[in-house]
Amino acid sequence: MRPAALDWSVENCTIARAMAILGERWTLVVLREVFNGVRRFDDMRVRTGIPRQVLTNRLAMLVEQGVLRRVPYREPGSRMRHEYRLTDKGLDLWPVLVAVLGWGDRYLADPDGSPLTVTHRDCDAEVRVAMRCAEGHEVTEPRDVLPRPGPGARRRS
Amino acid sequence: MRPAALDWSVENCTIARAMAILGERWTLVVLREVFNGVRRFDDMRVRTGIPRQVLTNRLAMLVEQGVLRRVPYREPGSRMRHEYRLTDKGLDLWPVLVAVLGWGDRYLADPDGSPLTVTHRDCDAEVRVAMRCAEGHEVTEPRDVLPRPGPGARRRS
DNA sequence: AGGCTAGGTCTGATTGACAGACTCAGCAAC
DNA sequence: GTTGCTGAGTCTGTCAATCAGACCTAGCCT
Repeated sequence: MRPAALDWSVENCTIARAMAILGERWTLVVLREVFNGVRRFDDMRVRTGIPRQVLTNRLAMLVEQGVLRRVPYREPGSRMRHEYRLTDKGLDLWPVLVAVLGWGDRYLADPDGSPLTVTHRDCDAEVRVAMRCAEGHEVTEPRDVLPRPGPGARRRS
Repeated sequence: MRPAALDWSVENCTIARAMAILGERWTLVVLREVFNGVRRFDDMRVRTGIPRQVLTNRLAMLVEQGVLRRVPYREPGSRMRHEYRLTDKGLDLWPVLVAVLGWGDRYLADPDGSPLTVTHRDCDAEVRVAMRCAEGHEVTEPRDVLPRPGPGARRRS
């Protein structure tokens, strides 16, 4: 009855590491904005209501983590400024964002539905995440997924 | 050049709502434990190093949100206790967890690999998330995904 | 010179995380 | 029946993060 997981260390858990970045209160909200094409400090601040200080910190952290990069730009008649764009590491967060969106839409949306959808560039149809195993089977039942120690697992001391 | 997203309100954004639950620093780590079969307070605490108070709060919040439920149990020779199990709403977080795990494994793992994998119950092969559109196309390139206002979108005042 | 704007800093109050000690109920061993 | 153990907490004090609101600053425009 004792769960097998108890024998394994979590010190190098990649979920914990990912959540140290993504789990900060506003991080995914900032990323949602960037994925939406909102790349400038004040646009984000006005839309999200994030306090300036916090937004400054989040953006700096995301740049430091290599999820965003600061890109200089200049609009005619304005001085040089910076905007924030996704790096490849950042773009690879699409599945995370779509997964969170899917769950939120299912359980937390208003009756009139979600304010945001994501679509496929080619055919304009809605995009969702699916779970699939390496053998190509579609995994639709959450209970068909089993966790197990991976290659980097360490026994607990 | 002005992003279209600026015209739309975010007040009912389901990502923000989901992150209000999942975005607390330890929430996904707690859920990782439960998905791993670790269901008891002290087991979680010892494995994760979460402060007691915080773990108490997280568990209570997750129960209140309907992600976990408290189930009484009794081991022979012990008094009645409670353990925490996933509800259906909780089980539907598998794709979120797998997505975060996939990203973490790719960018944050130690050289020897991830300490945790997830497998398909039927064939034992590794499970990953994929993005797929309603037309059945596999979406492999992050740049092929486009956000757009959904049915519940509201114009900004 | 004065004003506007984007993108910040600075300051002080409130909230949350954290560590460590304490509590409490029930079972067990003496 | 007292003592001790164990799982699941609560209490307390410290320290860091969040938040709201005011202030600052570089460059452009009039």
